[in-house]
Amino acid sequence: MPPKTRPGSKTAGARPQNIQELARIAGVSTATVSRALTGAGHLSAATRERIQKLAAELQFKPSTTARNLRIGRTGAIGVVVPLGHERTQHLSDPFFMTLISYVADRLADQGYDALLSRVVPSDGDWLDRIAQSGRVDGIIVIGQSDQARVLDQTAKTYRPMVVWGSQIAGHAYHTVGSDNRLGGRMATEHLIAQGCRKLAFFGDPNAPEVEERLRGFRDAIEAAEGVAGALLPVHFVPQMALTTISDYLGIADGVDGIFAASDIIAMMTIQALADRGRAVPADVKVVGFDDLDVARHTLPPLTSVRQDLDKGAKALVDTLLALLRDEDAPSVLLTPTLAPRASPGAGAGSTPGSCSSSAS
Amino acid sequence: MPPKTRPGSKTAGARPQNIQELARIAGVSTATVSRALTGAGHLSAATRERIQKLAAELQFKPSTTARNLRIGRTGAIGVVVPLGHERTQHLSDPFFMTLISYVADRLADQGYDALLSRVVPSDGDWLDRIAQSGRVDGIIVIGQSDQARVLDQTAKTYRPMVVWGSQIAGHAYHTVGSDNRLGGRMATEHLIAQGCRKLAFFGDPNAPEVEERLRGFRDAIEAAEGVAGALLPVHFVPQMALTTISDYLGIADGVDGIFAASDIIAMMTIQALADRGRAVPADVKVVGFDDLDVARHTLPPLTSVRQDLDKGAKALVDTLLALLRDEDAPSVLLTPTLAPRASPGAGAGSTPGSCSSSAS
DNA sequence: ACGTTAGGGGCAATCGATTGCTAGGGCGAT
DNA sequence: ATCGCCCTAGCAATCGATTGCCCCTAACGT
Repeated sequence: MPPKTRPGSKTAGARPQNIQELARIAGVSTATVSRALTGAGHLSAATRERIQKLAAELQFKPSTTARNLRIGRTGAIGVVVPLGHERTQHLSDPFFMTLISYVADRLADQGYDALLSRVVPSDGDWLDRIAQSGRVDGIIVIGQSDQARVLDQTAKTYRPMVVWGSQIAGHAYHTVGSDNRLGGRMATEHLIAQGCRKLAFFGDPNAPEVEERLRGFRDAIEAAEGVAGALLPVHFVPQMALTTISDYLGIADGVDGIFAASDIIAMMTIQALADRGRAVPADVKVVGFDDLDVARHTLPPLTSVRQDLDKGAKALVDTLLALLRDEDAPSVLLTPTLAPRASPGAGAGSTPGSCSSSAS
Repeated sequence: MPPKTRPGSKTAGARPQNIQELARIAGVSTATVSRALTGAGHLSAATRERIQKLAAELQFKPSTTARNLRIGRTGAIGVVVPLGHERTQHLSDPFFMTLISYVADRLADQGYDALLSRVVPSDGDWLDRIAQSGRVDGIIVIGQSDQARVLDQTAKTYRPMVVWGSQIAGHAYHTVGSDNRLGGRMATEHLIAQGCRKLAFFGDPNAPEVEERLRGFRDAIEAAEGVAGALLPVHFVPQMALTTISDYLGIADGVDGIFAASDIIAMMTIQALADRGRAVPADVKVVGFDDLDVARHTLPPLTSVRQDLDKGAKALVDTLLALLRDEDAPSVLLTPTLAPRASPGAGAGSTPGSCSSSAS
């Protein structure tokens, strides 16, 4: 039995199911139709246009599957999230999930499917396995976690791969990410501009991104006069972080400005401060990083360093496509912006425009 | 020029690229290999086993693309998130995103790709367009939002579709979702068991799921003695919700137990209570719904009704596959559980086991 | 007016797996 | 011992689009 054809072809002749029917209707060969629709090969402009218009009218869409088979690609891109490090076990990080949804949109625009997978890295070749599976044409890795070495290893033999995150010196793979150092500097300068003099950085510098943010933090402090800064290594697991933060605040009561390496850490900082009866932003000012949706619902609303995820997703996909075409593509560094709200003082009323206008 | 073959075939004969090479190595025809690997057709057990072992040794994976072409399927499932209703504009809801990642995993297990798309419903046939695009074999809709009518419309002509959410009487499409009524009842009974007598429900009953939770809330109140309950319609947009909640708490100061229709609402409730100097759980007890990761990081940690998302994802995919096989599949109702933590009083120390053991 | 050339467009092979039909071999039944 | 049946496995067509190669026609040059 031949495979069943798509159902619902009432009017014979309308809605061509394949390139052949369209060719018959147009009175040309399948080759001509193919060339007209793909844009490749030499074809008179008149014919090309006529066929394209016909295809549009009849709502004809050539089979992606057949095309992929002939072209020798799979049409799928692996979108991989390594859940190593100290991150929570599941894909709940709203930041990454938002990014993923944008990436999926961009891939769909380009005719690619997304093969989404969470990976809990157990051995060193989980990525190789995906690369060699033959199921994907390329890989987008969302976050390096603590797997930078594995990524680098795979990148040596597998080109079509792009990673979201900081570029690490000496590592060969292509990255797209925010300028974390600049973001860190912006956040810190904002705190200083609000009058803070004794600053603290909350975050785990083992993660490359956080390390960069810390560097920006130090940059800003060195550039300022009479400002001191301290580092509190905070784990990503919120449970542990809260304890660490609370303990720290008990000792370091001179701190008047805190730059948290993520919004989650910032939220917990605000909680811990409230717990100890210290007001935000009156006593202590807080700035976060990522500008998640949740950041707007703290009390007071959190000022945070925003990354443009839509742009980031576009860069990820564009870079990957370039690699697939065997072109060279530079790693991309996005410029973050500051989303000012009430947590560091400034304007007590948060800018309402920035709340509704764009991504989290 | 023929399409380039996959690179890296050093040893000629090792790593067969297609079924033909494997057939040559095995000394049989491609038909036999195909039958051996797919399990279909009559074949001696000896031959089948021999070929399967050989394929495993040589790490041979048949081309999904070619298979899809021949079979007449696309190999992709649309995973669609309608962002209508009052939900925030972007895919930041950690609950849905976690569910999606599980769904993607399950689909991958079955050899399907996910075609993830966020949809901001503008017209009434956005879903039809996806269904008729020819790019997907089936659709999984994550959340009904306010699009129940559109879903029902599409379901009339398009069978392979499963929706996460409550089953709505009279609507034809298949659903998988938690027993929201039971969950609402459990949450409310828990509050009552903790001694609450004047209860409030915070949530927007226009969403079908929330309506069910409200029903469970009322069930529990009717079953108890001397307990009063009130409804406060709260929008999903957190900004507005906070105001609504805060205002309400200013008036209804007799309330000693609150069941929030989502964890986000619960978080804001806790904030608003803290704002007004009322202690949780001493003065007012709070229970949420969803058991998101964030729920654990409130102060005090939030008790919440948990839905098993891994099981839910499995049910979604299994149901869809059944529909694709033209089998009938019942809608699935999952039983929620209560994740007890400190917010309603009970054990002050939250059960640490429940924090690390399973999904958010 | 005839030869030449450029280029539009068709023929047919091809991508890799699936499957209806059929040839052939082994074994039991008469 | 011979016939016939059943099971195994191969042949070849097929899914739908792409593309190298070549034919044919129209336009241009002399």
